[in-house]
Amino acid sequence: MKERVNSKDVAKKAGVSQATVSRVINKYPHIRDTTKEKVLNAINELGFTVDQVARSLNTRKTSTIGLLVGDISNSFFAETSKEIISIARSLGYDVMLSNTDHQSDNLKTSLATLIGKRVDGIIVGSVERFDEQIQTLHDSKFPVILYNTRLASGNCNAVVIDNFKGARIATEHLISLHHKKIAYVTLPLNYSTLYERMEGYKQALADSDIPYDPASVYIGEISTQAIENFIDIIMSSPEKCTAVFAASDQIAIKIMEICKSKKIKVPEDISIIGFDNIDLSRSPFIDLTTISQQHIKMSEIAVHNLVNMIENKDMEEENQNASSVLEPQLIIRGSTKVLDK
Amino acid sequence: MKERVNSKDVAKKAGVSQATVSRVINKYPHIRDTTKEKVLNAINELGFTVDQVARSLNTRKTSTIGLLVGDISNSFFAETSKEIISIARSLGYDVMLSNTDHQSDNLKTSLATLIGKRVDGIIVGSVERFDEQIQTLHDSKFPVILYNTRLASGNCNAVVIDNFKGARIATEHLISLHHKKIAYVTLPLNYSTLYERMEGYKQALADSDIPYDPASVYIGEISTQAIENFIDIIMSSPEKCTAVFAASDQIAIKIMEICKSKKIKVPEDISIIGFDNIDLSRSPFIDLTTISQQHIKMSEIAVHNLVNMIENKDMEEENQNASSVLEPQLIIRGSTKVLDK
DNA sequence: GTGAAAGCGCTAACAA
DNA sequence: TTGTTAGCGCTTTCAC
Repeated sequence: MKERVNSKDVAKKAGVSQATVSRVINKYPHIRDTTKEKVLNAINELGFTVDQVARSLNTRKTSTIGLLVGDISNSFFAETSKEIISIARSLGYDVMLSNTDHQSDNLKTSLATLIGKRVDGIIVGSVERFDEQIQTLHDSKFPVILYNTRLASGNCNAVVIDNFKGARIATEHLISLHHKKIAYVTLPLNYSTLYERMEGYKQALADSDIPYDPASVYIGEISTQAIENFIDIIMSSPEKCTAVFAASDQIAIKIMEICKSKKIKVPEDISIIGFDNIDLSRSPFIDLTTISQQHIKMSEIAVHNLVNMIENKDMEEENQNASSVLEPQLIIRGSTKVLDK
Repeated sequence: MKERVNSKDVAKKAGVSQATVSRVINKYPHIRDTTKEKVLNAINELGFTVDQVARSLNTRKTSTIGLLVGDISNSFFAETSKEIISIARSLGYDVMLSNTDHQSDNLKTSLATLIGKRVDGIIVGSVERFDEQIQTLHDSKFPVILYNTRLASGNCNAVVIDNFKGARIATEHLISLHHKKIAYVTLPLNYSTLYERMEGYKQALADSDIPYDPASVYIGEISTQAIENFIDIIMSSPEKCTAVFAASDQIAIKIMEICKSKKIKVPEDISIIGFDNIDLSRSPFIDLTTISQQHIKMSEIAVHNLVNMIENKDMEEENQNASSVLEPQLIIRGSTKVLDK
């Protein structure tokens, strides 16, 4: 095992004090050029690199942020994580990533280890509406920022799009195509995102005097079996549905797959609209009409705001306004069409 | 700013020494039950959690591993990262994730910061064949393990599938369907993975006495424009290609999209086979015949081997054999068919 | 079974 | 401009 070289070794080699080495490393302004050079040479010759662990211990700064996502293999999180990691890096932070699998327990343990490791702040991409852990964390003035979801209480900085409005726009798009019986498929409403989208769907129906029909709504886990059953029902009822609004692109694509297996043509037999605008929905094989989350921008803002909170911890004022609401945008593609009379 | 509570505070509260607190935390066997209880109570009352930074400083262990991938938004890396993070967590390690964007420079800086942060080991999912940095790292006895790619020198532990064999199997599958003119599309051969697949393709042709035709091979960046041109050429030459082998599912899907836009039917007009078996290729909209990388198993082995290297650093023997080669597997789906006479 | 003291590698006053 | 000294919060001998 080769011994690590530390700043003491460098100091000895360069014939200066350890403090001076530290000053050179940290680019202190007032150092004699010859001294600086001596130190730099010693650093090179010995192949010294600073031990960030030791540094962190007394600066109480790790230059690391924690990122908690529901499922990194889900396109939405994969795409946003990539952006978050890249921006964080450009601002001098590394990212510790945890996958919660949408389990509150995992959130809890992840949060605990991240905090134990003294990350400077945490970005969370998926929390249930009534989660208390995040609330507590935020109350303790620890830098946290949510993206994608937010808390029902609103007591934590969050970067989201207006999901209510997005869902309204999606539903209105279908209505504008003369659809009246519009099904809605969503995962359970534990997340603000899904909760608000559901509300938006209802609102749009109400605005057009279309009665809300619970039989046209599926709220639950998205298994092939369950969705198949649901499709069978809405397609066979006397007044059958002519369009489906899915709470996410992932769900929409699942529905399209099932339609394909049942020889139901999209959009001829049924129009489908999703939500998120993940990369895949743009594919000519999917070509899904959807609502853009502006997820790249969302990631960007989340990191910038978090770093701002970290670096200006004193200015309380600043921190309060780290929330943003982005505008949803309708992306019309080939999975929706005018209802034939 | 609330003050952090440390083990000294706990010691005072419990009326014991700091050393005893440490012993309790670390589950030392010989502590009087009453003492242990006092300490545990104090810990609870004060809400103490150990500062891993301080602990790391003298145990020289961070319980963190670095993960370097080419592009986390690419399904292959998203899926493997998820698995790696999950297994690492189960073994007591957190993961610091970096995205290299397939740039050697980014690899370099990521490596440097990870090492500066004193991660216990590093898993690398994408390195060029002749990369020297990884080589150097490995030579210095730092725990590194590659997955997916390996070094041309073979001087670093790696978990890969037999890419040569996989490509041979893929090509032979097409040949067994009576295809003779088989195009090959790949990114530049900087990665062992791609290099070996190319060799496998050539070998399979040679084994069946099919001449290797450079005009049927595209090696370069995968832009829509470039692939369109290439498809035009191979489909219009006197002896036109009837099948394409793509070096990755991502490329295969890109080709399928272009075929769709050109009204070229898959598999009727042309058979397409990919490589990797990413989740998407299973989709009924894609239904791509491909070679399975067993990427979940690959991730699993990579983490286990790395942790093994970390935790048994002394036993040199052990470390040498941390490489594994997995068997590729042909997954036949709907994108390939027998060539009509 | 428990405490005192030293030290991990760095930074940050305070002197000089 | 530079050196000395004292920690950061923990673990770890070495005593007792």
